[in-house]
Amino acid sequence: MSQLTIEDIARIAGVSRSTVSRVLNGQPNVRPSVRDRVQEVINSYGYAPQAAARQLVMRKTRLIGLILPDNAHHLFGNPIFAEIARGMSQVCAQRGYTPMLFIGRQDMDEATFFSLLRGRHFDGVLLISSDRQDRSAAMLREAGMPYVRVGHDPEDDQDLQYVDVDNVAAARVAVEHLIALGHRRIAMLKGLAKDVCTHARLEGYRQALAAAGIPFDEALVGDGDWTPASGYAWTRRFLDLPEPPTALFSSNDMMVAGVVRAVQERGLNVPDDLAIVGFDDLLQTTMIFPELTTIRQPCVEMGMRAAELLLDQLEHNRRERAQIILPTTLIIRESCGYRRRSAHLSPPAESATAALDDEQRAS
Amino acid sequence: MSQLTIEDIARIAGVSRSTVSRVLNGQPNVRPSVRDRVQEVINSYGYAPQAAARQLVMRKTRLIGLILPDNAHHLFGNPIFAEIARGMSQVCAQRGYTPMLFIGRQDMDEATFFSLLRGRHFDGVLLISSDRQDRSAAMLREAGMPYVRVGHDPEDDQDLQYVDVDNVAAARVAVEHLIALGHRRIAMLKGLAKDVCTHARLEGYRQALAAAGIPFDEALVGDGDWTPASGYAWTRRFLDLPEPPTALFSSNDMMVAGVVRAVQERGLNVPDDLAIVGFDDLLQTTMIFPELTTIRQPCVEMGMRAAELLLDQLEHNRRERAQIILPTTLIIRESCGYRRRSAHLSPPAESATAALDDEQRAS
DNA sequence: TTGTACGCGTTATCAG
DNA sequence: CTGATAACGCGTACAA
Repeated sequence: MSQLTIEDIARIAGVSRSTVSRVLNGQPNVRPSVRDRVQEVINSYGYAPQAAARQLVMRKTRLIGLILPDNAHHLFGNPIFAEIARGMSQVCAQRGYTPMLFIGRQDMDEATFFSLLRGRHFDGVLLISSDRQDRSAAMLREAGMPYVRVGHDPEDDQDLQYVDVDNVAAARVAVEHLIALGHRRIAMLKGLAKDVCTHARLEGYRQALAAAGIPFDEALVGDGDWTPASGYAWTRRFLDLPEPPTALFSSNDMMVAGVVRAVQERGLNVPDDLAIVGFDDLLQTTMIFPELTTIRQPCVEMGMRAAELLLDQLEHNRRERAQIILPTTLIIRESCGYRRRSAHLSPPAESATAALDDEQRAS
Repeated sequence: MSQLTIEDIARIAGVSRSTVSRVLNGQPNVRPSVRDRVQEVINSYGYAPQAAARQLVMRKTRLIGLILPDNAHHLFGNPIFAEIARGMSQVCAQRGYTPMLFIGRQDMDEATFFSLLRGRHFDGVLLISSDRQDRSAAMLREAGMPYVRVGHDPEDDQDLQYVDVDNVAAARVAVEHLIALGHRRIAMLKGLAKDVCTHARLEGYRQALAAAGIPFDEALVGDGDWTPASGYAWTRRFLDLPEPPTALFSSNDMMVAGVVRAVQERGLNVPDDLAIVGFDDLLQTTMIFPELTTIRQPCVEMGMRAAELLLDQLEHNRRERAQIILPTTLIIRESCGYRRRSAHLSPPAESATAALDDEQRAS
């Protein structure tokens, strides 16, 4: 029952296997009555063509690989990633592809990974990575596997097609918001140095300060690692400074949990003693008290755009450069001390593209 | 270059393709000098056998599918799931299998999903689901696909092999802890009704109350949905009660974020005005102030055990019942008002199995 | 130790 | 509209 082949179905239905194949693939040139009979047999036996055999002759799997950096298992626990994946999945399904998240990267050596790629399990790959050290992109290229990346490294521009946000501009807007509220002593929590966006967000912070004529103070920059624990540790240090900050910009929301804890532990409060802007807009942070002002990334859309790019590449052989930068949004809540409506952040002119214009119409 | 077949490699190396195949699969009976020469050609051309062709003849993919309930996209954002997956991945990799997380379930109709299963993409499936309505397990059985489940439904005992924790006992221990601290008005936050563990945890709560002679009070049970928002809403109601609770047991940690917020908003504090025990031991909750007392599940290990069960089933054709219950741990921190060492929770006698004994030795 | 020939289950081509 | 037949790339008895 489980070993049925197309041949068996053909015999049972009293036709040739060519006809069954035609029914299976919705091809024309099958008499309706025959089609129905064959379909009935297929259904009643729960037959489905064996993928491997089909792939062998079709030279296509209609499977899309989703890949994360090898050291990024924590990403699974990151809602941002889940959102991006959701966007990808939606587009893939709509166009008849099946996305598969490749999950064993960190338990596998490079050679094995490379073989997996060359084994043509996937027609193409969606790579989610802002990790500078990650070799995934290089291996994908080496393996001749079509891919589109979410995230990119401006200093290593080998990815032909990617989707990202303008982290510099996003961070700048966040810090400008604090400056507009009158803050001058503004601390910044960085992420891990290996991640490209860490440097971009720091740059945005510097730009905002510079534009306002506020001197950059090394003592106000904390070397975070994306976790709440690092937010906690650095905030304690900041608060111990002779001239402590009155505001803080965190490179992600998760660290803010630690920041808030450190502030409360001192008997201080947010936003009066420390105004905070985060980055990511995680669902959970809605519940931080007070609600967090933060930067929202268009995650679902990044995933959708990346998938569209990839599938276009696969189906129409588009291989031209396509580097899409999507706009972020500053979500203003309570952690900076007042409320107003959300403000859209437009990406800077130099990164504007045709694709981007589409984007703005859509949003 | 990308289209090289085993035949090409053979020609280049000046041998037959049988010999290349032998080298590829590490078989004996190849002269070392020949083996080296062939290997060199393979490496220099970056050749790897095409998975589909190999699968067709081997009748095995060495791919393991990881599947979540169709409505559980939010699980990606759940660190618990990430841990379970990590355990699975580790074991799979170690035994030469590649785990693939099937990610597009909610964008796919049942028929398509069924075809995917029958297409024999995977040798077996690891299903992570405590969802009562989820049809995955039934479809897996219908498709004749070997699977092992993490989580189970005691009222629908059709899963031959599963790994789970004793949610009743775990919840009971959590509530007993509160009772031991002198609390009599203990609120409980439930999860979604569709999840089996929701009912089990409620049952544990009832048992602990009953054992202490505390009457069950419907008004103290909140219908949560696992999110912080529901924790927030219910806690406000609890605090408005004529006789508000002095302690609260939450079915997961995520909801606690909302609970803490509601408490602080009233100018009250944890643990003096409300003692809290959570469930899951998420990394993030370490940063809740004060640190959360909670129940830890052995996630990585659940994943490992499930993977072992599945691979044994595939390789040794083991199809006997194997229902493994792993012990949980009460992690005592600050949210109940005092500190002491962690206490192990042994599973109840009726669920003890040989496998379980292994477990206890291991821990 | 190495090479030859066949089959795995499917789709595509071409003849009827 | 339908049915033979030839690939697809690889593993493996079996022959050399």
